[in-house]
Amino acid sequence: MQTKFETISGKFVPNPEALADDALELVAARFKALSEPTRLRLLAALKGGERNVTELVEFTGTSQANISRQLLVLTQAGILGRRKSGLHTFYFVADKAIYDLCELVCGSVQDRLARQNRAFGK
Amino acid sequence: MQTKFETISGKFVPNPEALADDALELVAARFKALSEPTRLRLLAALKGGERNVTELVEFTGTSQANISRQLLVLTQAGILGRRKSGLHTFYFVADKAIYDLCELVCGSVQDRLARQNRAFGK
DNA sequence: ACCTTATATAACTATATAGTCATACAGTTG
DNA sequence: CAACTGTATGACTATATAGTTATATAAGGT
Repeated sequence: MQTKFETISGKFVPNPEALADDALELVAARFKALSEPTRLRLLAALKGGERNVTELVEFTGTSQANISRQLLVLTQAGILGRRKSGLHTFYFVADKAIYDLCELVCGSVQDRLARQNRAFGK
Repeated sequence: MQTKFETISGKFVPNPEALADDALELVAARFKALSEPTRLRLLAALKGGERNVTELVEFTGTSQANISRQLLVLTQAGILGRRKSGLHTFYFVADKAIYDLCELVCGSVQDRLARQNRAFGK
């Protein structure tokens, strides 16, 4: 699959500089890591600082196995970091920009709901 | 699945106000819409203004059927809008905040690559 | 009316992954 | 070391969905 850009002539040609397919894949992967409610719940739980797995399990209400797997996903995506201490593993947010992202999306979602409500005369 | 928050006592309790599960679902859905390279390519193509389906097919290099489907996904997510004119359907970005999101993520991705390179002494 | 072009959609395949259960592994305590 | 606790992981199921092929629909041109 080849990304192309339009020239002045109006024809599409291979894009020489921006948005290499690799970059798109990375950006898509980052969004994908944020595309599950359970993982967003984990990020919400970690907003106040690091937590161990047991605390996160209690917070989210799903199984420990599942939480460990979702924490792995977020860690491999570079969003979380971890620190081991004895029996415990503490997870923390390594990429604070995540919260800016979430707030932007919250704004978009609210705008959209507002638009829909207006459209229904509410 | 129940979202809970910590109190001063240190115990998790049902969260009375923020981050209703519905909201999390909506935010997750928005991220999910952005989690595919093909859809990001479409957004890149639409940055300069509206385009019809044929142009977008040429730009992305995948099948027309697939493009129509991905455009539908983005439209239903509230990210794109559409306008029909004769034989053509023009798609355009309805939620400009999308580009802020993408730039934030690009920054995060670059930071992360930089960190990795440093870790490898590069 | 017929042909062509632009777009949408149905049916299908292949793949990815969230969640579960059971189990392994690693550190801690007695 | 034996028993326990906290975390990770393998195997599995169920579901979602990207992409394909073929076809339908709809608007224009002749």
